[in-house]
Amino acid sequence: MAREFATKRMFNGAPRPTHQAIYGELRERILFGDFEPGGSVTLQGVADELGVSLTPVREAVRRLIAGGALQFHDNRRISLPAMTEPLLEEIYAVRAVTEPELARRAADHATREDVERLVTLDFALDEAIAKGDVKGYLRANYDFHFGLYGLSDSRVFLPIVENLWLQFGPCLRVACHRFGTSGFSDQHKQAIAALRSGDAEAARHAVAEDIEQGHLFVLDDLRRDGGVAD
Amino acid sequence: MAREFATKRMFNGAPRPTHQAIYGELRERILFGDFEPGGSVTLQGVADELGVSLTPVREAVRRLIAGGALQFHDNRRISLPAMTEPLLEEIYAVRAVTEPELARRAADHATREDVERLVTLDFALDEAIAKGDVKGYLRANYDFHFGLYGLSDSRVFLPIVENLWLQFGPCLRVACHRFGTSGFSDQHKQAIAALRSGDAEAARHAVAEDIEQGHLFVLDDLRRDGGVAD
DNA sequence: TTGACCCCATTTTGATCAAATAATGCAAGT
DNA sequence: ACTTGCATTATTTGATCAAAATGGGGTCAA
Repeated sequence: MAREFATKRMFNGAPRPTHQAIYGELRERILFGDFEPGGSVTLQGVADELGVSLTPVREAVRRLIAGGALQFHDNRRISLPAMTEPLLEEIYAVRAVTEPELARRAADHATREDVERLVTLDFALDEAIAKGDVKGYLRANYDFHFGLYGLSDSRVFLPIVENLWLQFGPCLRVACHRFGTSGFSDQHKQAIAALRSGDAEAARHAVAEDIEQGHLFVLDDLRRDGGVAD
Repeated sequence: MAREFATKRMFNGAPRPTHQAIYGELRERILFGDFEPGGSVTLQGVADELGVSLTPVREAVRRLIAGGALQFHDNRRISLPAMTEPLLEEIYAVRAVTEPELARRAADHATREDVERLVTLDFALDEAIAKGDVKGYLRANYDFHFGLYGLSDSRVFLPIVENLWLQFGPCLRVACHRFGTSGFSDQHKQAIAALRSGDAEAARHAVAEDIEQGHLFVLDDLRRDGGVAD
């Protein structure tokens, strides 16, 4: 894995600085990988594993800390924050007033091709659930939501929500792995229908319902098993 | 100024890493200093001016970019984002659903001493207005709002709102300098009264009114003079 | 005058190194 | 057995350096 990354950091084909590539890689691992909530992250550990020097790692990690995806302790030690119930509640409180709004704005811009792309993404999601592919489900769910939100032409709401997903992502991930993909339900079909009919308010409502369902799922898991994980 | 900063970066009295000090310094300049919206920022320019090396500057600037306070272009060049009307509208849209909520949560935690501290801060604000001290007004207004929000015990809302203030701060700053401090009105007294009586809903409403007034002031200024500044 | 091209200064980027700081383990004393 | 103190190790932090990339300026030709 480190070697594959080492090729990517070359400036040849990919005109993207290493620190951005590292940022993306760490994002991936937080959302879909195997970083455990509460686990510690060391700069040189990341640098060694990815085969790069400390400098770009620092910039990437600092960015993740700024977004709340990682936690910077007084000890100057870095960790993936552990989830607590009040923290999860607050994250949901922000999601509840931002993500539906993103959906509403997306509905105002969505073209027919945009909607078709979302249908494809939602189909991939259903397939992942059917196959019991947890990681595939997580990724498809992420892609659907941000495929939708990305239509909103937002410079302020969107990065905030992206960081929120980085904050509760690990928690959702462990909950899903513990629970499996059976019994997952979402409001994606309703959101798509709303976009088709150009009903922004319906799109807003669908996303509001969707994220509330997801929140309650994670909250349940946290209440059931939160004390044990420590 | 660079020398004063150089002393601060020593680990002797201030156990704070240089990159954090630089972050704080750049924050100050964005909110209350003389960075002009749309102006470009260079890493080594900052490093030279502050008398430090590039490494900690990079980390501080990366953090500000992550928060939307600075803008990272495809050219790998960094600038203070220029304000546009749709951007300002979106920033206000997020503020409108986050800051009143912070006030509501603050009201649930505020002690009598907390309220007295806010009264002191608001008095300093009135004094700055009376003296026509624009920078003093900006700082006092910031201190009052975040003195209030800081009572909310928030880990998610608060950093988001801090970053929002960094985004519209330069715009508010130039508007205030163009307009002077006369005629400023706010809802701080109402917010304080709400906190005194423990009326969280009234506190929420007071802050909602306050930031709407502020938003309209900046929006007016942007519409009047936005085209000229380019 | 205009546009293409090349050279140089500025800037960013990533690696490396030394110093500072925090964590860990081990031995000694109570 | 338990704690205290010291030494070792691991990690972060900041400075420095070389390479890559960008931007600007100037020259030259059409």
